[in-house]
Amino acid sequence: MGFVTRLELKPAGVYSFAATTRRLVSFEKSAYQVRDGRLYRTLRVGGRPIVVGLGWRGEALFAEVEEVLTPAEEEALTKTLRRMFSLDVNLEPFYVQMEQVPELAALVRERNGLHMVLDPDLYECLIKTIIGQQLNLAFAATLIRRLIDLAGEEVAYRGELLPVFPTPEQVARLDYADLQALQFNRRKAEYVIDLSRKIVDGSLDLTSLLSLPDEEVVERLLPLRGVGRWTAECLLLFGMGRPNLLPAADIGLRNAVRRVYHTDAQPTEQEVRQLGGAWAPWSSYAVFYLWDYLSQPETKE
DNA sequence: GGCCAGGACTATG
DNA sequence: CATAGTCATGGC
Repeated sequence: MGFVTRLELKPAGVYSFAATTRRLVSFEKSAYQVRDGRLYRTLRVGGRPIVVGLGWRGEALFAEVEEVLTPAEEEALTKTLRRMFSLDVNLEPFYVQMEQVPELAALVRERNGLHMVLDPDLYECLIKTIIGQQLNLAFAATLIRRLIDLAGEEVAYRGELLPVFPTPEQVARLDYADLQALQFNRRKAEYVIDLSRKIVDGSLDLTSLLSLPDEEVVERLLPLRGVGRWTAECLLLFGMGRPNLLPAADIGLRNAVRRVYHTDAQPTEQEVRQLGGAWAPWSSYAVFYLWDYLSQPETKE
């Protein structure tokens, strides 16, 4: 205790912390926890796990860490949090554009200030996305939590132990049967462990993807067993925060489009791609708002 | 109780 | 190429 590091991070434009974090506790119950009305999540800074308390005060994201951080660690944490909470994304041009899309204008307006929350790193994003393939979100969250409890470590915080998302090394040490015991299917157990082992032995370097354009990232990822186009697009969306992704085959997106555009049948991937043409260069945010609409159709501010 | 979940792989025409 | 079957289980 004793020493506390406090950070105040101002957003680039209109920002609703309430709308942005509303979905975290239910969808990401594996990672975010609420204590006393405050949001907490464990993160690695310079390899060591810490607990970050998050809130909104005045016009800024307020982060608090009960640790002594070096200046370099503090800078790294600041950078991570700005990226995770999309604090540098100014949505004004998106909002202006969506006013011209009749089907989306109202639901976008209702979600004023809603930002994407990214995963802290590409590995966590990749593993969570693979686990989520084809499963309903609730069950996916259960499996993710079980993986964290099995493979990850814990960090002590105010008298309790909080789970930390495992490193590739920690997952690489598991056997397929360990994950099957958690009710992963056999193939998914292989994907998760094999990809972790590739990262450990150096044959897969996710950070090298950061500098590549979207399509090249997809091309590099597709040969990996367990990674299809949808998974690669999710990594671009929730790992990197790329602004113009359209995972048109996504079942949730297609359901949302069906509701919002009032098509009688579920639209095909091609039809979604066609409708989504009007969303560029903000497709990622249009998709994200549609996903949010799907899970909370009558959200009010 | 059947069918679908914010898919991907594999085997078969 | 194109399609069907498979996977584990929760929720509706």
